[in-house]
Order: sequence, then C-alpha cells, then structure tokens
Amino acid sequence: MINILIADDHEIFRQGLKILLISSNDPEIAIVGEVSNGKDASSFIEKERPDVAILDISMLEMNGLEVAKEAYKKGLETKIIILTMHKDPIMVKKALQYGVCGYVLKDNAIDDLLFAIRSTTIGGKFISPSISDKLFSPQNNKNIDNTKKDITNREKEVLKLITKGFTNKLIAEKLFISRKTVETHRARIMSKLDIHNVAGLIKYAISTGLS
Amino acid sequence: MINILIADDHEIFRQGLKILLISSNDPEIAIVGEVSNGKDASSFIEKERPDVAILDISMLEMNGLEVAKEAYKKGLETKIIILTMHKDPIMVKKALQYGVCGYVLKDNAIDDLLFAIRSTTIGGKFISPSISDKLFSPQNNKNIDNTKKDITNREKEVLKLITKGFTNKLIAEKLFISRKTVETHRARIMSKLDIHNVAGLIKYAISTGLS
DNA sequence: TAATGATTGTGATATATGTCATATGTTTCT
DNA sequence: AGAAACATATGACATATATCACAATCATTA
Repeated sequence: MINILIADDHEIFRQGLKILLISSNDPEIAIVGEVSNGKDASSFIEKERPDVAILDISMLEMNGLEVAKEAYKKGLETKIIILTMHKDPIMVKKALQYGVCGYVLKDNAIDDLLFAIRSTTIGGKFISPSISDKLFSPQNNKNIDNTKKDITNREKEVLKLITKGFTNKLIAEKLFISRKTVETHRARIMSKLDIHNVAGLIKYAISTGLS
Repeated sequence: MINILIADDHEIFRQGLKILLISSNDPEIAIVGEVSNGKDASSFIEKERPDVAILDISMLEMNGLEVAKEAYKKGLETKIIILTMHKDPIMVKKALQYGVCGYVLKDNAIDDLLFAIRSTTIGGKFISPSISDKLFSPQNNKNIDNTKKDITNREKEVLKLITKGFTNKLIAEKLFISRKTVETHRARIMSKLDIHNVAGLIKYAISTGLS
C-alpha cells in the first residue's frame, strides 16, 4: 500500500485527483489525507508520515516548496511529489535541492503523476519529460547554476506589501521603519532573486504563493 | 442528455473533472469535447453547439470571459459556466454582463458545479454561495456599480509589455511609438481599470490570463 | 455627415524606483 | 567566543512613474 496525502487549495481539483488516483488500475494506492494549505500539509506529514505527499506550489500560509524544505530538514521519510502549473526551471531546481522525488505539471496527463508515484517506491526521481527537456538543455545550465538565495522573513514581509501596490513610503509607515530601510530590503530582494523591476517581483510573489 | 464542453489549460484538471462529472449520479451528462485554450473553446462552441461549456478564465490565446463574450455576441444557445479560481467580484460582474449562466469557484465542491449544470436546464443563473455573498453585500455595490471599461487591443499590447517588466522607454522602442504615447496608454489603462500602480496592473493581467 | 472612440503625440511636475557604497547593532549558528 | 547572517539606516544620483491638461489624425458606426 502507498499512503498518499494530497495538498492543493482547490477542492474540485483535489476531488478530481482523488478519484483519478483511486480509479487508476493501481490497487496499491490509498489516499490517507487531503489538505488545502501548506501549513496543514506540513503538520499532516509530520504527524501521519504518509508514504507520499503530492503538493501544489501555490498555497496559502506555506507554499509547497517550503513544505518540502521543512520535511527535508526534519529528515522525514515521506516522499514529496510537486504537482504544479509552474514550468520555471528555478522552481524545479529548488525542488530538487529540497529533496523532492517528483516534479509533475498540471498540464501533463495523470499517467505522468502515476509514474512519479510508482517511481518513489523504487527510490528514483521523476521529472515530467516536458520540463526535464528544458531543464537539462545546454543553454539553461548557465542560468540554473547561480542558485537564487532564499529571502528572509522580513524581506518576504516587505515583498508582500510591494505586491499589494504600497509605495516604499507607505511600507515604511506600516512597518515602523525608515523609508530607506525599505529601499534596502527592496534592493536586496531584487539582488537575491536576480529580478530588476516591480513586474518581476509581483510575478515571483504570485508564483511562489506569497501573494 | 446535456452535452458538455470542458475548457481548461491543465490536463490533469480536465481529466479529473471529466471523471467527476461522468461518475456523478446524474446520468444526463455527456462530455462531448475537451479543449485546452480559449481559441479552441470558441471555435468548438460555434461548430458543435454543446448545451453547456465549462470555461476556465486563465487560458492562452483567449480567456474564458472573452470566449463567453464572443458566444454572447453571436447569440449562440450554449450555456456558459465559468469555473475558476478568481474570486474578484469584477470578474463575476463581467461574466454576468456576457450572459453566463454560472460562476463556480475551483475551491468549491463538485456539487456546486453539478448544481450549476442542472440549473442551466431550467434557464436560471447559478453563482457559488461563497462568491455571491460577497457580490451582493451592501459595501460592494458601490464598487461594482461603476463598470470597468474594456481596454483596447493596443492598450492590451502595452499592458502585456508592462507586465514583462519593460520600461516605458523600451516599450516605445518595441512598438515604434513615442515614450509619451506609451505613458498615455499606461495612464488610460490605469484610469479605465481603476488601478493606480504597477503591482495592480500585473495582478490584473495575470488574473485575466493576459500575461 | 456627425459623433465616437482608438491611437498617437506634447508639456509640466511631483513622487517613486533602481543602483551605487557604507555602517551599526542584533541574532543565530558553529 | 567569534563568524556569519539579518535588520536597520543614510547619502547621492540617474531614471521612471503617476497625474494633470490638451490636441491631431484616423476608422467606424449610428
């Protein structure tokens, strides 16, 4: 039996996924849990220790990658499969750093996911063909190499406010710090993420579920 | 028999939805088509005239609302149900203007969708409780009333480039127009959408599937 | 044809952003 | 205890954005 946790913020999606997995001709699969945000996923994994956790990236409270990171740090045995719409190689790279066993796109077929689940039982890593092609192309290796650093909690806080459309001045007032400090945070965030304008910041925040 | 088209850009989601609908205890439902972008949805509806089209909003080429608008203009009989993650009342308002018969959220249960489908047969409109509550609250009526105008194609073009992080100057160069003209477009977009900063623009673009 | 809307442009002005370099306490980890 | 990372702050400077008001050209349509 493979005990599986499903974490995704859309109920209809979870319901569909559940029935797809159950009605696959793989009798080994059992859905033991279903959560709608990252925090719940993280505590479920720690308490219940499912064999496999299928995680969306964009979720409230904690995103899927953060959940994966937590589980990795704690050395839990649960195998993580990321199931997301995000094709950004950076995401995949991060996921692999956090020890995930699978990375499948939502616009792949269910068979890809089933394959990923099965491959966890023999200890391999499965990355959807549609994304692994891009990932391992010679061009991209340059970009992929310079790992983006994680941003700090305070920086996340600032980033969140930036994505809400607040100006540096307003953010400063909200956080009771100087406008200059906000600018420093902003600059550091952009430097860490290698992004050089607001547009990029917003898209980053949305894609990581921060906003 | 209710003939249904499903339009969503994520294959796994489509597969899950299909099996959920088919295995509902409603024997009336038949899935007659499945497409992954707005353009295909639009032409399928025109050619095949399904009874019901279930449309996601965020799709390539054309978003679900545009598909609904097209069908509405052409006076097609296909009933449109929007199935999306977007809770923004503006979206709902727009959808209703384009004559959709249902608006259901992806984080609602499948039963809400089934109810929406059934209500099309008797000619009603169904809006998920979780969103209709917000929509018809006294506070929101003010905001909802001043209908946001549609932005023009040129403005969309400019908006797309803004969301890619290009500066006004670069956009001007790309479109072979003056920087001042770009600024005018930018100002008009913001005025039409009642948005006052880049952050809002980006989020708007993403939520309407433009970016 | 007259009206409307889309597209293009200009000028002026106050704020805001992006990019430098630099510095000082405070945590946190080894 | 010492190193590394974090949060805070400042100054300077070039660019960019947001918000006014105004106007000419072109296409569509009522």
